[in-house]
Amino acid sequence: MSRVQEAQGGSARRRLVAAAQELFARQGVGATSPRQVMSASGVGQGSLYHHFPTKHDLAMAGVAATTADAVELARAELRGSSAALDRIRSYVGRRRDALAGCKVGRLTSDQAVMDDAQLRAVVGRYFTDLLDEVAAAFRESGLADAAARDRAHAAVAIVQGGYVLARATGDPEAMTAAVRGFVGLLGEPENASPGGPMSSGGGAPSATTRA
Amino acid sequence: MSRVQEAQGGSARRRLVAAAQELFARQGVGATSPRQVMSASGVGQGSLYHHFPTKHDLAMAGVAATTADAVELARAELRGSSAALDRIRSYVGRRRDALAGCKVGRLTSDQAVMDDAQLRAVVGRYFTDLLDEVAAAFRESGLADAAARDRAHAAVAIVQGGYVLARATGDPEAMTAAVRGFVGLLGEPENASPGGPMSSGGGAPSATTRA
DNA sequence: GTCTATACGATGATAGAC
DNA sequence: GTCTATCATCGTATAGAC
Repeated sequence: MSRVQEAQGGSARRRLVAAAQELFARQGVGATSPRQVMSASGVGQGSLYHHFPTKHDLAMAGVAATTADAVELARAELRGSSAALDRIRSYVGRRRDALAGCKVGRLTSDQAVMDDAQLRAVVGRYFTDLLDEVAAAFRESGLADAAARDRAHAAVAIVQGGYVLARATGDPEAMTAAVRGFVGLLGEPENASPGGPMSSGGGAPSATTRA
Repeated sequence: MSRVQEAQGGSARRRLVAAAQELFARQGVGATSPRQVMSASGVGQGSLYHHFPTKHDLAMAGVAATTADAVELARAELRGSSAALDRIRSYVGRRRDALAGCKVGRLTSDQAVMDDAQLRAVVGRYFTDLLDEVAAAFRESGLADAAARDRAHAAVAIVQGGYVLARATGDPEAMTAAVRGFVGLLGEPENASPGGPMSSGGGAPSATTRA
């Protein structure tokens, strides 16, 4: 690839990947055909197969780009300078497009992804990285390692399960309810900060604080 | 349909539905073709299209049967005579085939399901019914209505998210870790029973009780 | 690198005999 | 009710010219 083409943005390739990411997020990988990606991106069929000889190649590029974006975002939230528990609340309570589903978590029930060892590995890596980040924050908050890991799993599961509930019921509030239910439990012992943060996230009045 | 055929079990129809349920659980609805259902069930193509003129009809029958089974099982656990919190712990901690994913929850990211209003409604109904059951148990345990609903959302989200984590990481323990993390929080205030129940479920040593 | 043309199996059915 | 054709379309490419 020449320097000139690189400077032009390798625009065909980039547009293909961007289109793939969008379509994968909306329909999943298995339900998205190379043809759809091609016409959504505006490039021709010849270009598509020049850059990505097989659907697997296209899927890898799209999925890897999406997980890279997502992990970067999560790290930014979980590695702040505020109190560890606040960062966790901020991550869990972040505003999300609940009805769209998690771009990464969805892939977990996508046959085309799970049947492909490399794709599965990319998705798996995202979640192990994320769990490590959340567990580190819980340890920082004072929990022992095993407890921190369990609670990190719970926190990430709440988000993923919140997506499922929201999509199933057609109501984005299902996700925020799940998050409130969890965050309320986190803060319930005496060690919670009185005002209650959930800074950047959905700072909704917590129904669980008053049982 | 004659009484005799009914007595014989309408065997073609039943076998088709059973095969559809199995395939949907393993591959999802979108990734399952009528042809696959046909050959898995052993009936001929003529019979398939006689009983289920379209794929939508077949999908409705399979999905409705699966949600009916699942809601019945959940109700049995959540309406016992033991303490309400114990029933909830029992439901959440139930042994599940984590790597297989939730037969119902998975459908939430199945394009073929979400694009079909009737299928979506069946899946939605399952979750609203389930949330109602869990919320009732939380109310029974002494929570006010809003708090009970939030916590019910959290409990169901933990299970659904646990499936996602297990499948993503390829490790069934990811689900039990999420459950431990959540159940530990439920029992952490002074009102927990000392011995710790989680009767039928995974009564694993709770790492979160000792922070 | 990009284009047009072509190939071939699978999908979701329909037609009509038995 | 069940069976054996048959079909139009899509999905996933490959071939070869420009």
